[in-house]
Amino acid sequence: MPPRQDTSRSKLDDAARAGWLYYVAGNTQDEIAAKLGVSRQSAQRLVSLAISEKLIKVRLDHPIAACLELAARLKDRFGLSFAEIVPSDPGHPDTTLGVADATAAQLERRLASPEPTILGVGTGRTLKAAVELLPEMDCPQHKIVSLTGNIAPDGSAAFYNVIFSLADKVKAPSFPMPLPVIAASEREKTLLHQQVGIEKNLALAREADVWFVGIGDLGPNAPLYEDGFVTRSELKALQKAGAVGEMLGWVYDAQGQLVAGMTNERVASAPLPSAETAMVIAAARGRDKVEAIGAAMRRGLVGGLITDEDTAARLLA
Amino acid sequence: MPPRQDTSRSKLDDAARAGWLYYVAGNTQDEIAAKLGVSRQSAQRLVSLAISEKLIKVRLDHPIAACLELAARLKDRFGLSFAEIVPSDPGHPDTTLGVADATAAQLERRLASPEPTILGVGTGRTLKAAVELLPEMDCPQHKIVSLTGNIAPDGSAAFYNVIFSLADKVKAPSFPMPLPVIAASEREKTLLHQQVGIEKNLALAREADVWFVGIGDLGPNAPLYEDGFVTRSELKALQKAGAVGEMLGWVYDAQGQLVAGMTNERVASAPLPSAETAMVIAAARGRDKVEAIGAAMRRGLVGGLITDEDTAARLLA
DNA sequence: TCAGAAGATGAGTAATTGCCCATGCGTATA
DNA sequence: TATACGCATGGGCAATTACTCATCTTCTGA
Repeated sequence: MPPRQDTSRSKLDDAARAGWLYYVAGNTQDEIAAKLGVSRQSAQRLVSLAISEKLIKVRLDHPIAACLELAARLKDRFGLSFAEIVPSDPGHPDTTLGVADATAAQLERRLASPEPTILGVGTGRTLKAAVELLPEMDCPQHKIVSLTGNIAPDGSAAFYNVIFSLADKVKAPSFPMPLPVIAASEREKTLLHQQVGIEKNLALAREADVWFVGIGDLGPNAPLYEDGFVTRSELKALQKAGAVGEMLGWVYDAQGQLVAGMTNERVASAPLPSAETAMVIAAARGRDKVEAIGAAMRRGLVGGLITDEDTAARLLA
Repeated sequence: MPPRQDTSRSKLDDAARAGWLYYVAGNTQDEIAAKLGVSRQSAQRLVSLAISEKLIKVRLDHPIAACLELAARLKDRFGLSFAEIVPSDPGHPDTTLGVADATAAQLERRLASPEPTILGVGTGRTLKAAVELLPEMDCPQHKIVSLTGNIAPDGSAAFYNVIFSLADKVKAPSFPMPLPVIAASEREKTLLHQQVGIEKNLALAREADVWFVGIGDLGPNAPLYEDGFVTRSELKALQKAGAVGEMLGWVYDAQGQLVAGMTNERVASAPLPSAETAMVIAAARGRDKVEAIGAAMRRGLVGGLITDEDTAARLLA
């Protein structure tokens, strides 16, 4: 009898052979068993040994491979239950390119389900672009609830509001929040929230199965400032207080902690849920947003992310 | 509505995704179906599409003892500087199985080098299959030169020509030989070779660092005959003159000596180099080719061989 | 606009694979 | 020497996968 080392060596050899015959030559395990002169079960064990010993290496030769890999790493690193990475197109002017498409695909998938779903939606350029990409659908079984107010500071309808076009497109009952995104005062916000219609809406938001939201940065071109929801001086003050990002208007710092006082006292959006309560899916990309996205994920403010390759790589760096 | 190209593109993307989830992430097809939002059957189709489209590449990373030993003995016996033996799969119909994979791996290795290389390539089923297995690469530093003409006897492009697809896949400058594989007469061949472009090409072939070629036998199913490069009567005459094999169209006898006169006078391929000049790597397997491979090795026409276990054993017998 | 072709889809089913368990062989230990 | 332990083996079965077929959709060309 050959000594142990030879046994295990020739065993690995056989495993390699079996793995080759299986994966490269496309034999069935029965055929391999016959060719190697062992039982079918042993052949199966050899094949799985070849895999567990990493003798067989599989690679995917397609641009998507990198994206899937990044998604897996993001899920692992930040404890996400969902991550979708789309290929980057460096230098492309469209800030929602790809991400909007992927978001639309996710929305569509959930809406296509016959199971009644309560869908919370935020606002922003990415969501708006995603909704535009949605096909017409017929989803009376779902409910779509707005997570933010829909009135801009000047009293007009907020431009990047999406609930109406979404509800219209998929023919689902919708529950908008007819109040300012950021109220004039904490007291005003409280009063507004006590209205019967709004209370019901907020309750619906709490019950929602999934939220789709955008994430904004608080750099010099912060969407919150660009769209006029906060003034220049408010933005400066928020930056000074350590704010790095914003979701539904809720401003948070590098640890994902809500910045106390200031605008957060007046934000009329639905309160952010704990990670367990609902599935919060954020869609955002771009170099400027890396810190904001990272902070939200570290704190567990989001359970799912849709972004692009480049942003994902920076998040992992 | 997205145009056809987008449809088929996103289909391949999905196939890649499915393949990745299946082979890399170890999902079942049911899980993939759920994640991709398609039926189980569709998921199965995507996975098999990923395979049939060669998106998924499997390689065996284990020196199988028996193959290694055969390789060592071949190198020793025939003075080769390189030999790679892949496991045999007796009775498998694919005549390039395994050998093509190994050839692709060798090609990839050399192309991956940043060092500028001149690569001479022949033709044939094995090389064609190998090129198909290559991943997309970006190798502007290398030059790929064809060692044979690329025009079939009927005037069409020779089917097993590989230089274009290879150059395309690895994005390297290529130097094809736009002339018949076997000219009508010695005089025509000489004239063709005197064309400026062809002369440069032949010079490049002489300078090449490595050649990758196939080997054909001259039995009743000789590739040279099957592909229409020689007539039935020419084949008979060659056989009568002792021809046993062929490389780039150059016909040789059991001692590896070129058969004088006949088709060899009209072959438009680059002249075979002496063993020292360039590294000639032949890829071939099969019982029919044993004598042809052996003759080429004995004469030193090849310095490297890629074949399978069974062929290697017969070569040593 | 419509018939036909090509292709996609899902159900059903056969084939293949993965896993658990009982068995047997060889070895170490008291 | 008897006993226990480790481990490989093959049977059996449930899970998974591959394939076939009928139906439906979409595109093409008259």
